[in-house]
Amino acid sequence: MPLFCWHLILLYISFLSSRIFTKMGRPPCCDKVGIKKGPWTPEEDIILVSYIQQHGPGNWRAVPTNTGLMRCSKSCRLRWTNYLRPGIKRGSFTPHEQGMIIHLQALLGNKWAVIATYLPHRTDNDIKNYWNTHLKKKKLKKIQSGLQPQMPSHPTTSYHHMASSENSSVYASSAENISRLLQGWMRSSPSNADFGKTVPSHESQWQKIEEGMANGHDLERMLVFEHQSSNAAVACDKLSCYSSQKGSDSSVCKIDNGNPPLSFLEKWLLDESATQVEGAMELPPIF
DNA sequence: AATCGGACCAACCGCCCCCAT
DNA sequence: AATGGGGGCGGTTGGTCCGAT
Repeated sequence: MPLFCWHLILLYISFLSSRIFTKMGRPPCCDKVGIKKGPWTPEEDIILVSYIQQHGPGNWRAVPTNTGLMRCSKSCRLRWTNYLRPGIKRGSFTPHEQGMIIHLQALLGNKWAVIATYLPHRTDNDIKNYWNTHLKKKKLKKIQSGLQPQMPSHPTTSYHHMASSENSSVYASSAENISRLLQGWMRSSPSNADFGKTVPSHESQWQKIEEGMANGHDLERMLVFEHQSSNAAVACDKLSCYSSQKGSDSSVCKIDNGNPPLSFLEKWLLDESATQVEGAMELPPIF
């Protein structure tokens, strides 16, 4: 068979495969051939962490090629954001965190990424897993037992016995050890240096919020943006500011590395009347 | 001791959004 | 303005652990 016939056949095959891909939707983010799947090894973690130490997170597409990791770029990003990233709190959820998840889920639905922004040391995956395994069942049980799916009168007390019975030992893993290695990097990194910096005045914050909302941005989106910019403190302050301008509690969101900067949220999330929080806060509708 | 079933959670999959071109 | 690609997100899966039988 002449060589050009083979070329024609190959061209036709590539044409067909492109048609198939078009029908099936977008091709996968990376070539499946030779891509390793499954649990990450400590060696892979070290390679990924040391690469990110040098280059910073981002441009995930380049990570596998530059590191030689036989992993999909998405897998690298996921491993970093959910596991290796410094500052991730692991182990059992505190009653306060449980209360926040319950209330925020009721308010926002399954917007785990948004909910995670209010729990700065927890990942969306962790929160999602926790909801699916612990909290969802309770909700279903309540519904099935014919009771109104209302919040406990006070989450702090309601979940006390459950939390105390849980093992509160701190999660210790190779990943955490790797994360500890990054402490030095955290301190020197400009993006992380924002964590704990002085927060602008309420007046200027309010001005920014007003400007943003005038430009068609809703408060939630702005807050999420702040959180995603590694600046949970500023976002929290904005929410606090927003609330105080709206006439509710004017408590200041204190920035303290030792304690979560959530004094205002704690108050309204754990407040007994938090079920009416939507009206009280006049939060914009979330779609 | 073996088996089974539920709980837990890390990781994958596929869709969607946003931004660069 | 249209389009393609990268990254983010939510849903789901599959492996492991552990207690009950």
